[in-house]
Amino acid sequence: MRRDVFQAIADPTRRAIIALIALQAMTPNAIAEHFETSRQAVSKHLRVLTECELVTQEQMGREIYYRLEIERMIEIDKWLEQVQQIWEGNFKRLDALLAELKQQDKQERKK
Amino acid sequence: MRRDVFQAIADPTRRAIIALIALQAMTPNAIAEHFETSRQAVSKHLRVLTECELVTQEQMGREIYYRLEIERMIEIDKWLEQVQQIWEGNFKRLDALLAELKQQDKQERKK
DNA sequence: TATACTTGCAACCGATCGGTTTCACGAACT
DNA sequence: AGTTCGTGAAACCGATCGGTTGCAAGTATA
Repeated sequence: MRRDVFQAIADPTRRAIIALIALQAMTPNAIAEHFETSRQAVSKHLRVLTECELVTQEQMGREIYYRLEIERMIEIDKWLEQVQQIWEGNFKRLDALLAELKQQDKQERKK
Repeated sequence: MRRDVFQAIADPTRRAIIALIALQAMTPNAIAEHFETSRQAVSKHLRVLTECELVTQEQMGREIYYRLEIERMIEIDKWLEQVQQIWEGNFKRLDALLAELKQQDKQERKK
């Protein structure tokens, strides 16, 4: 199942996990110590984050370190910029409209 | 009920609605025409977006225009930047560590 | 080899989500 | 005034979510 990055960051615990492992790669147990939920719950969150490739695993003996793949987050940034561009384009068209109206007003006064 | 902006953009239809009204304020009916779902479903999405103040309503006769409040999206951007800063700080600490190791190596060679 | 540690996975549970259907209210048209 | 149009709200439904509990597998340690 292909996961969505936006869905991944929708959960506050997951966002906290992301911020946590942004500092340094960590094991599920170490991560779980920072929260009130069980280790298994954290494991499920990590599974979601792995499925949308926001994190990668690295086995070290019997421990598994989870590392943040920050490049995947540019997808969010890209969408934000896209919306903002549309929004700004909107303003440009508004400016154009206002200019047009002003022009019409000018021609109106000529009559 | 206080809504979460991250939760609001988690749904793909909601993201599409946001992109749509970024272009220009629209009525629920006009928005619904762009999707395969019912008008009521769109209305529920608009309710969610309104609850987290991502959009505002403006009554015009019997129509209601929904306008995007793009300022609310900076919260997402702020979080992204925060994570990225932590991540970069991580690299700085790595650089510091490498520098320290190099220093140790230098002193090692002096002996 | 036996035991402890670290982890993932499956099953289950209540809550929430996204959707449809139905209805109610207010504004505009005839 | 009666009808149509535009909309929100409530009730319901199947699916998914986030969480817990219990278990199995692999690795280290004695």
